[in-house]
Amino acid sequence: MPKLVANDIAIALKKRISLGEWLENGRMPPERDLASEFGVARNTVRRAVGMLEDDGTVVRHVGRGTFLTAGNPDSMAATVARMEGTSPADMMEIRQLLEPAAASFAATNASAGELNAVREAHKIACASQDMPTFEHWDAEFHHRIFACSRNDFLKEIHNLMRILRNQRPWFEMKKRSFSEERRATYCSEHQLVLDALLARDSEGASAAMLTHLRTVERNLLGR
Amino acid sequence: MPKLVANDIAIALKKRISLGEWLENGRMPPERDLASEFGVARNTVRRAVGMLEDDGTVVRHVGRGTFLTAGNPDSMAATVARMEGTSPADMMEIRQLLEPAAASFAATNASAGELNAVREAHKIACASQDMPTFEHWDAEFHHRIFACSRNDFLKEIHNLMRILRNQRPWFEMKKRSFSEERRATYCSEHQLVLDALLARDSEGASAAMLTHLRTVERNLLGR
DNA sequence: TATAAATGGTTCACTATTGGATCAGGTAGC
DNA sequence: GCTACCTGATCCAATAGTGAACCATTTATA
Repeated sequence: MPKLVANDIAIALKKRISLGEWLENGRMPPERDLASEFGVARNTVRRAVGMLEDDGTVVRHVGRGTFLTAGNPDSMAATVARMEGTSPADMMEIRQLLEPAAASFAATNASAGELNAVREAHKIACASQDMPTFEHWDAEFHHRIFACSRNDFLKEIHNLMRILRNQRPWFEMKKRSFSEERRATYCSEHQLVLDALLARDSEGASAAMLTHLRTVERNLLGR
Repeated sequence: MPKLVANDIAIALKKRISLGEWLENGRMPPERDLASEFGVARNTVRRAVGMLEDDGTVVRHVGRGTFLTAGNPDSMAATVARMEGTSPADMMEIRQLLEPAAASFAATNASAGELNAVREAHKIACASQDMPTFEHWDAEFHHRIFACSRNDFLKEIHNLMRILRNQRPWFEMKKRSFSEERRATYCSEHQLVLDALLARDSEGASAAMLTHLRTVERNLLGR
């Protein structure tokens, strides 16, 4: 068993909170109890709980205790926590709404340098030989398109999606669905997107992106 | 068995990272552990990890450890923090992408009870006399439409937008833009959305919502 | 009401862990 | 032999965890 450090304890606590523990009165056990339960010093628990406090999962009161805020469905922290549990199918549906739009914006707004960055990512992805490298530059290709959409909010939503896609359920899925043939398909579809972007054809970029995402969805979800 | 050199170890590590290892807390084992696991000297591991660091797969901190840059649990919070700074114009642009889709989904998927809840919110909003009450039920109307879209990710994105819209710059803006005339406009536009939902007309719902959002954008941003 | 217990907040000295850096050797391939 | 690489070892610097004590506030109890 790996040694527990503050960060691990913070993660363990978050998990237990998200599983509904301590929900009946919204109160966490005293730090001293948690310390003995995890078998670490109270200082360590304090740092872990401090992390939860920092991201708004919890509030502390001297003499009273530590209380969950996650019970409040309107908190940022609770919203993000719930997002981590959304299904790949739901996310793919939203990607198909947002990414074609991002491609369309990019076709209109991108600078020549930004488009060049997109082309670079595409080139490296196509040339890559192993799955991790391809994964990375594939993601980078999509990211750079969002980056030239000139809409900060859209960029951040994509960031959220990217983070979620790097977590558990997605990983298994991507691993299963990867094959040399699919990689080639993705490359040619990316090429069509890129061509439309370079031609400043926003409708074409949008359509090409949608086609690509439908392929991805089919591969990932097996439909 | 060929002898392991730093490059081999870098490749092995990358592979294990790409397969999702160490993803739960984003932390790699200490170099000394990796060295004994691979059966090589720590210097060799150091060079391998150095390669991962060079291509950005990993960051190292003296005394703390080596951490994956993807799946970094902090970046979620950072992303949300950046979102708080996005401009109303950018968010309105994205609302015009997502809300018509949500309305369309709702027209298809909502249960009779859910549609009733939407109607209730609409009715109270129309009947309300003061700005805070109207604001609340107006938001609730939109929220309940998302609630019957049957896409959890979409719902949570809307939640994020709602939280952001209740913060500073938006509040001032909404206060400035409020007028009795506009309230009446919103009510009649909501009515059109509601009618389409009740008629299970997904295209109509989408179009009515888009029209409404364009009105809101004009009023808020003064265009 | 007065007192005690519970609980989070703070600090301190000490130890353990971990990445950073360097050096003198050994080994394999050209 | 030359070169490139790995080995084994040592020391350094930064960070984290330990255990303990004491404080401030709140809550329960006599």
